[in-house]
Amino acid sequence: MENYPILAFLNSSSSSTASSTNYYDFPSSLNMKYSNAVNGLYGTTTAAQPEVPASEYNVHHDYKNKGIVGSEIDVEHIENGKTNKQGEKKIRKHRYAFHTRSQVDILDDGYRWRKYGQKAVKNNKFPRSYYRCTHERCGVKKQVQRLSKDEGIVVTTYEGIHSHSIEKSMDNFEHILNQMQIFPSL
DNA sequence: CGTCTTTGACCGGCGC
DNA sequence: GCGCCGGTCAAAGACG
Repeated sequence: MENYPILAFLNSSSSSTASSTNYYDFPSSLNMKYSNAVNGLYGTTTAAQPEVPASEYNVHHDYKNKGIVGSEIDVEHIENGKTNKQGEKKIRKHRYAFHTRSQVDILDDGYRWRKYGQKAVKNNKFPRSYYRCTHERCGVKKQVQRLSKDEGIVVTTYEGIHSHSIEKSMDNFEHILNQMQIFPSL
C-alpha cells in the first residue's frame, strides 16, 4: 500500500490520548524531510509565542486544554457509534491543528486543495476556510483560520489521512519555511 | 475551456 | 420544537 500520510509521524509525537488509528510507514527519505521541517515549525512557534491555550481554538469541548505539543494540538478525537443515512458506521476521526506564525494563510504542503466553503467564526473577525484534497477518493480535509487575538498566527487543522502519495516536489517544504517568520530560540 | 473560488442555501447536531 | 452554529453543497463567476 502506498500511503505517505503527512501526519503519521506527527501523531507518534503526540502526548495526548491513546489512538487506535492505524498509521503507515514513511519512506525514510520523506520522513527525514518532514521531520526537519516540523522541527522548524516547533521552534518557530513555541519560541516566539507565549503559550496560547487550546481554548483559543475552536476545539472539541472534550479536548480543550489537552496536549499542546509545540505547535501541534490534538484538536479532536471523535468516536461514536452513530450511523448515517446509509447505515454506515461513522469512523473515528483525528484532527491535528498547527498554529504557525505566517503572513500568508495558505501554506503549500505539497498537496492540491480545493476550497469548498468559508464561514464566519464566532468571536473571530477572520473567516475560516474549508479545503478538501483534490485527489480522487482522498477524503482529507483541512481548515484554515487566522486568530483574531493575534493576526500573525494561522491555525491549520488537518483531518484524515491522504490515500495517495504527495503530488508535488517535497522541496516545497522549503517554501513553507520561507513563508514563515523565523525567530531565533530564546 | 478546464480548474478553482466565491457565496448563499441547506443540513444535521445540540442546547434550551 | 425552535434557533443557533459548524460544516457542506453547488451554481455562478473569475481566472489563466
